[in-house]
Amino acid sequence: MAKLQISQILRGDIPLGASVEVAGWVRTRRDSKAGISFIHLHDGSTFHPLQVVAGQELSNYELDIKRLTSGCAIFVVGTVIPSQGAGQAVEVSATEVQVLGWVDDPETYPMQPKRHTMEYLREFAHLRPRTNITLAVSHVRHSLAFAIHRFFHERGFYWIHTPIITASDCEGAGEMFRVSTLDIANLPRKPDGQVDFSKDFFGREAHLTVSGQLNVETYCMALSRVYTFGPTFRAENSNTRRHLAEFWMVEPEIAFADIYDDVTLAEQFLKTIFKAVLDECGDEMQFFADRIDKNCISRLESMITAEFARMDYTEAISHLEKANVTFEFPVRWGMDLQSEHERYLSESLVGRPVAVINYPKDIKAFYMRMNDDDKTVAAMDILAPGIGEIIGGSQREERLDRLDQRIEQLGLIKEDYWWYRDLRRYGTVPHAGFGLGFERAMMYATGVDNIRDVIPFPRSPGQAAF
RNA sequence: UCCGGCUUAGCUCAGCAGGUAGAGCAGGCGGCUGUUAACCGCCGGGUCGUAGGUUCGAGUCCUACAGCCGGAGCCA
Repeated sequence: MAKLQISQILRGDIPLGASVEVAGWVRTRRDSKAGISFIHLHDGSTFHPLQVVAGQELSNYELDIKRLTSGCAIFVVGTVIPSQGAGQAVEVSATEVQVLGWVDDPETYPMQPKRHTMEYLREFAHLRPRTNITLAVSHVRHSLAFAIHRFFHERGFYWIHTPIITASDCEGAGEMFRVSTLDIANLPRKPDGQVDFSKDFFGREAHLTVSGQLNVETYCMALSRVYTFGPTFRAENSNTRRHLAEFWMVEPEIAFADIYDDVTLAEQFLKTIFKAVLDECGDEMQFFADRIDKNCISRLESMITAEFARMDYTEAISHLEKANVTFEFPVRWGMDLQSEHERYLSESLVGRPVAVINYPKDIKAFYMRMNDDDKTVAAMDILAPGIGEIIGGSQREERLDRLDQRIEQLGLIKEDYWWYRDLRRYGTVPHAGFGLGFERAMMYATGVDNIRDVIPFPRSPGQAAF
């Protein structure tokens, strides 16, 4: 392992005159006829390159250094010196350059030192980490994920590893991927012709999870403050810049809490994690501001400082009805808010993030707590300027009779939920939680407008390469 | 899944009144320079997404298909 990261040298951690060893991949090489070559080297620790100055006195100057092209891997021994040129404070004067790996056909090396389209880079998911944009995304992704864990850890939450494979058919949040070891060319059949899943690996139908919420609620009813953070799968045939078949989701669940506690938690959560990104990824965020979305920094700053507004759904509808704006989708009580409505509320009406609370029961899930009016449930969405819904959550129905009512009303099968119902039979308490799509948060933070570019290996309909 | 757009050299694109392709970057060679996605010159490189059709002739018009992109729906 190389002793130093390039970020340490550029940050000024290493005194001038110190001898160093660095290793990385060549981005560009420029030659001076005076017999000096300038190599811009990256090792992924920062997207600023280290300038390595290699002169003709090196024994392999003509043989190796003059043949370096973009993408070659090298190991360098040298001295940290002040740079004579503009563009960097320090550079490394090489006393030894070893070529670890050549690029075997420089003309067709896909990652050229120039601007590529995001679509092109997606075709080279194995090489795009070598680009500035993907490097910056990787740094922010790490920082954001770490900040999420830190936020919960510091507040006494426990990270619960809910299962990826689920045999419960009660998740009901859209199409699921089947998990099976049956021979699909020769399926076992029951007498009535149905596939006999008792012969399958788990002895019953199994799928990839669409949410860890129901599982994490069980741990909430023992550890009080818990969360999940892991991959989630949806087999929906939705081909948009906002959807993936495999994505990561964060789902905290808090006991002895109501919908207002939930909103408060969500507000603190968003502010804390985005502040961490600004604090830890200044260079990366500046890069996004320069190249991708000039508003990304100010958007996060206002998210961090503004106090979130709170508003009942019913109140939101009346604001929308009074709005001097023509909406594509007409406004009426009982409808789900469309993206245009969400943006009006947060951008035009209140000008900051707003939590909309207490939605009509008919547009929300069975597990959300029924309000006293019998028409709305204690659900909440956090709407943010520039994106719309970023978080959705609810207080959960903790009363068994009301939960059963909802299961029945929605035509669900009570027995399927036996263990979920048990939580209401044995020491039930008010509790609440919310969900955040991790990649949606990444898009919000970076301004990268296609979700496939904020995850290393995107999976979407027809796309599972790499 | 529905609607719209795009698909020309390794990459980014131009070609548009249909007559058999061009630039920049990348690559090679040479020149110049403590250079900064350097600069200057020369060179190699394309059966114009696929399959049909119209036409004397199609990258350029028509049809189908595929892939990608955007929007909608669904949602995170």
